[in-house]
Amino acid sequence: MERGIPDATVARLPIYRRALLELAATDETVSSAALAELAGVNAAKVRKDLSFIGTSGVRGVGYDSKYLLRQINEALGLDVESPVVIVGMGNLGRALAAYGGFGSRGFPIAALADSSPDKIGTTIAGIEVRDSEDLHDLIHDLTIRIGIIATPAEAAQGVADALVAAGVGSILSFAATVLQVPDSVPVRKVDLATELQILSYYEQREHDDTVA
Amino acid sequence: MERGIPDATVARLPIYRRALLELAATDETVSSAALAELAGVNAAKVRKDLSFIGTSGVRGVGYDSKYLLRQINEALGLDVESPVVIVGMGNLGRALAAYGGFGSRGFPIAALADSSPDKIGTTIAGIEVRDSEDLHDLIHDLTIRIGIIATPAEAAQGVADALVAAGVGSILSFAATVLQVPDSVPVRKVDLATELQILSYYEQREHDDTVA
DNA sequence: TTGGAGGGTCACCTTAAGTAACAATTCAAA
DNA sequence: TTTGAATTGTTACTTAAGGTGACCCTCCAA
Repeated sequence: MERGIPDATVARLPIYRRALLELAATDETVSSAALAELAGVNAAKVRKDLSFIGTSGVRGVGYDSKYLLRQINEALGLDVESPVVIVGMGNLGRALAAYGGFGSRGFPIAALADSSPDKIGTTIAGIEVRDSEDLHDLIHDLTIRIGIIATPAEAAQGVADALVAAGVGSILSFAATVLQVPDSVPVRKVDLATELQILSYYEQREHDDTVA
Repeated sequence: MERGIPDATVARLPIYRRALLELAATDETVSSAALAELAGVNAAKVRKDLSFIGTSGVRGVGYDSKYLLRQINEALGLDVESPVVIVGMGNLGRALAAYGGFGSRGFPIAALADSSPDKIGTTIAGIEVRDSEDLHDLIHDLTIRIGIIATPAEAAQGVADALVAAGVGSILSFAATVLQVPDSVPVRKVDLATELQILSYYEQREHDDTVA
């Protein structure tokens, strides 16, 4: 690992980035204190975080907002587009396909796939649904780098295996199951049911706080 | 805090739960080793986690699968239903409303809301879209405990304020912004763009690993 | 009665992350 | 030209949280 940016920092960079997107339009420079305010963190933490992506601030002045924005983009690898494929065209998959947020943020949807003959060949959000069997070719031909899994839990591992075999670089999974993949392929899991269950716990605990 | 289950443990309970849902159908008892295998963690960790919700295992035997499942449900507060409201009927909000996963998992969608006159009064997934202005009454009348924010970032803080004022117990936010809420209201944030950006970083780093 | 299986728990280890403080640097104003 | 206010980069400290393994105790079956 020649570039060890701490996980916690990586997770915060997108937050700074978003703040900068607004600031950069009006403010030439920005201080760590201002960024901290917007991101809801400590100013020292901001400076430390930013030092990991190369120091670009000027003492007594602050950071050049536009330059800092470019720096963050580069650190996150956002200077090139990363086409994605969404596998699984159930309710959630179709929703993600229709959700415009991906393309506009540098992650264009290059392909959709499903295993059901009912769905293969149909068009969703202007894109034809392909057979999951063809994943390997799709990923190669379209140089897809990120696979998004929106299948039921039972099918998820199989899809993950296929994605990895086809050479995808990373995986975002909405399936409610633990995926087994090589260490070289980072996986982020987003499970709505799990999120709600965690909330449920904390909320319930709050109510039990009769006396503390 | 009379009930201090560590955050890391709370986050794993839903995973054990899912594994148990399958196991409980066939296996009378289950060992910590078996659960560990399914959850992709260490057996000692499983035992430690489960000890936080009250010890129910039998040495030399294992855990009674059905009883353990009930125990986890109770710990997470899943023994009662928690109706939710989804605010923001854009692409994502509509998708969440149509996604059947909530109701079947104990989080029925009790209401939908939006601020646009174009959408108020329309029906989505069989539910009428109400005016966001009426949030307070809605939440009271339907005893809604969880608010889901699916609005653009700009509107999110306002909605969060309204939810808190109406007495919602916790919030799940899909908006790409940092929300300011009282400590007593737990918030979980799910930001798809952020997830992809984090993936983008790790994938890019992997590629840079020319020599290490 | 004995041995294997498996849970409960303690104590340690490890490591990561947050925080604060301070020296260095810049700009602007006097 | 000098001074002071602003603001960064970085070090060292503090703190906490979580993971891991080991050991003892219990149970069941042969």
